[in-house]
Amino acid sequence: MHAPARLGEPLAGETRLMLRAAQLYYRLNLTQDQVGERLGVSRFKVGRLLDRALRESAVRIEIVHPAARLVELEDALASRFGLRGAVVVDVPATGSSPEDELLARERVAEAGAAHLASLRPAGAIGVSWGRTMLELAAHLRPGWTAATEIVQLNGATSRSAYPTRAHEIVERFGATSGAAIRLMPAPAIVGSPELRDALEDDPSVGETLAAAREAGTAVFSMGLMGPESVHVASGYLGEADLAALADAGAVGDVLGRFLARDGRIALPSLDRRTIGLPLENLRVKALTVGLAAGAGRGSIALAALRAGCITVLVADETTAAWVLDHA
Amino acid sequence: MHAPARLGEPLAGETRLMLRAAQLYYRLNLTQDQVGERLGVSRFKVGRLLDRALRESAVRIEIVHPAARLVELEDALASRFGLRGAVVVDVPATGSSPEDELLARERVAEAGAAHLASLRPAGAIGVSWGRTMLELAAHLRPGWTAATEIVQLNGATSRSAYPTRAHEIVERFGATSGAAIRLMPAPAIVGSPELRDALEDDPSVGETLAAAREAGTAVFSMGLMGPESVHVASGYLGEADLAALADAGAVGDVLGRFLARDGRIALPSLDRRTIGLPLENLRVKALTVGLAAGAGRGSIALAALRAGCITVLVADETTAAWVLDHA
DNA sequence: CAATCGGTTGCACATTTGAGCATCGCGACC
DNA sequence: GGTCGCGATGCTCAAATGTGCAACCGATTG
Repeated sequence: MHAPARLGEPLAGETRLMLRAAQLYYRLNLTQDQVGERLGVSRFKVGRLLDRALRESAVRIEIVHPAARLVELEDALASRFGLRGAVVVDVPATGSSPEDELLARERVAEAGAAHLASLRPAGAIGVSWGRTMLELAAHLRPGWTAATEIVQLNGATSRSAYPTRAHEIVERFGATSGAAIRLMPAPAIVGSPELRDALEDDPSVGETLAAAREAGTAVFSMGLMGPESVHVASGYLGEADLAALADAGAVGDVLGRFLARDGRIALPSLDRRTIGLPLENLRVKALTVGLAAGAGRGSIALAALRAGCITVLVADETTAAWVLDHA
Repeated sequence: MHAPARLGEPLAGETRLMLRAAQLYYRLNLTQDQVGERLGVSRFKVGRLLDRALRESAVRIEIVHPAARLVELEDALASRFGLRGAVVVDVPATGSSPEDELLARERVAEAGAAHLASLRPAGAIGVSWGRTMLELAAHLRPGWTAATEIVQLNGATSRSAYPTRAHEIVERFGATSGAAIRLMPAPAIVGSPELRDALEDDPSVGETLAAAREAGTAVFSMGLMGPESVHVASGYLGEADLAALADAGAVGDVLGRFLARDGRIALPSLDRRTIGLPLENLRVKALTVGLAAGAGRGSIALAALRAGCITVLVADETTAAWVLDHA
């Protein structure tokens, strides 16, 4: 890197020439030939002058579009975590009020739906559930892809007054793509490993689980750990579980499986009571689209990335920036 | 001009693509082909995307070199006044203290000498005198050009204690270029038109004047109007003349001829007492290099430009900017 | 004074880019 | 339902640009 000429020094003729060339070339859009003619030098020299100007950063080329930062974050995420892609959406206000959360979820879901459609996944597609997934499903446009089957990836039958509406999600995926659907008729988390195993062995759940394993594509959202989690609202997690998870350093869940900061299962004992596709099976899929929307989702997004669960991340700007900051 | 996407709007896929393309192309210096490959579009599309980015000014190309402004001023001057060239030099401090004046003069003279040398004028070269010209002469390097003759353009024999050192200037021009020299043995301004005519008719002055008319090149500095003018110091101008000039709106002189703001001779009666090349003869020369150095020189520079006396202007940044501002 | 070396120049050639044009797809409008 | 028109796409071909190379220039040195 060459030092810029100090002010006050007689300006080397070469530098003058270089700046002149840069002006004529970049401002007036002359060709190097024309510049050369005007400046009385060969076009080769003009080319070299322009080269030098670029190398010494006498001319700066910057991308000033307001959305450029998003694209930058996308590229950074993709290369940092070896992703197949990343979509970072701009969310106007990113506070943590319920309205802001809602907005972030909507925008991320919308972008997720659009990006998913642009990938045109074929074959079987596994889906999770949750508020973001519901929103995403709502944004799917008829004919967005031609999948053969939509498979629910994890247990979802609610046992509380709060409905998971998981079937709506699967149905909308199926209806818009013309695919058959396959639900997982079981709770997300049950009381004992034995019951989990029994349910998973039952054909009703087992066949869905097998189909989930076979699916080449998975779409899921990431959940927060805490009292406002969907799993708490849906009645899968009690006070005691929550406390144990907190002790174990859990930051959130992917397909009902809670992860610690480093991406490992936070509480294996709880994991053995969780019904759905294990993360090992998620990791090997060709395409796994993970959505993280709203404040505080950075840690679970990072954990999921570290766990290797994600090939395409869809997140809001704040989350994306947080992840890159803490990676 | 396309409006940039408002933040908060879902980012049109095209725009994303455009920014991606811009990043890959401008930041990573990929070819349009490579960008197309990575983005899964044809190179034609990439070209159009980049076009759009440029047109919507999503990418900005700016010349950031500290001296860029000087070059800009040069181009603006040249095109505004139809000059053959302009040299604007950067002067660190541009106040109006004697030291700053001195510095400005030095820098402008140095730049003038360098530029003059780069033009390699041939044949006869006419020169004026003054502090700036003396400085310029001092900066001429042996062999800077191969002129045949150096001619003094206007009267210069001092009648006061303050020497004009005009002969030093001519001698240095001659010595460094190997040319013969021809002085103008007369005062710059005399008491009456009759004496002026008599002197100009005398071969000693007349032959020099004829040579001055024939010279293809002229180099001169511009002088200020006021009590600190060289003409006052040298004793050519008295109180009364000064007052009359001020009344007539004179702003400074070129070759001892005082001009009004609009470029016309300010005081014809004084002009008829002035010995040296008339401005009509200056205007038709192929190359006339005019130097304006120091605070307050803007107005005379502008007047001289308006008078059509100058084909190459050499000035400090402040003066150049002032001229363009007031043109 | 020859030799040589680093740096600069112009050139032939390959690559990259831009411009004009035919085509295609899609929606609007008869 | 036809067809008209507009915008987007990809193509060919020419222009513009970058690259490696040989020649050259000037300075330094043996």
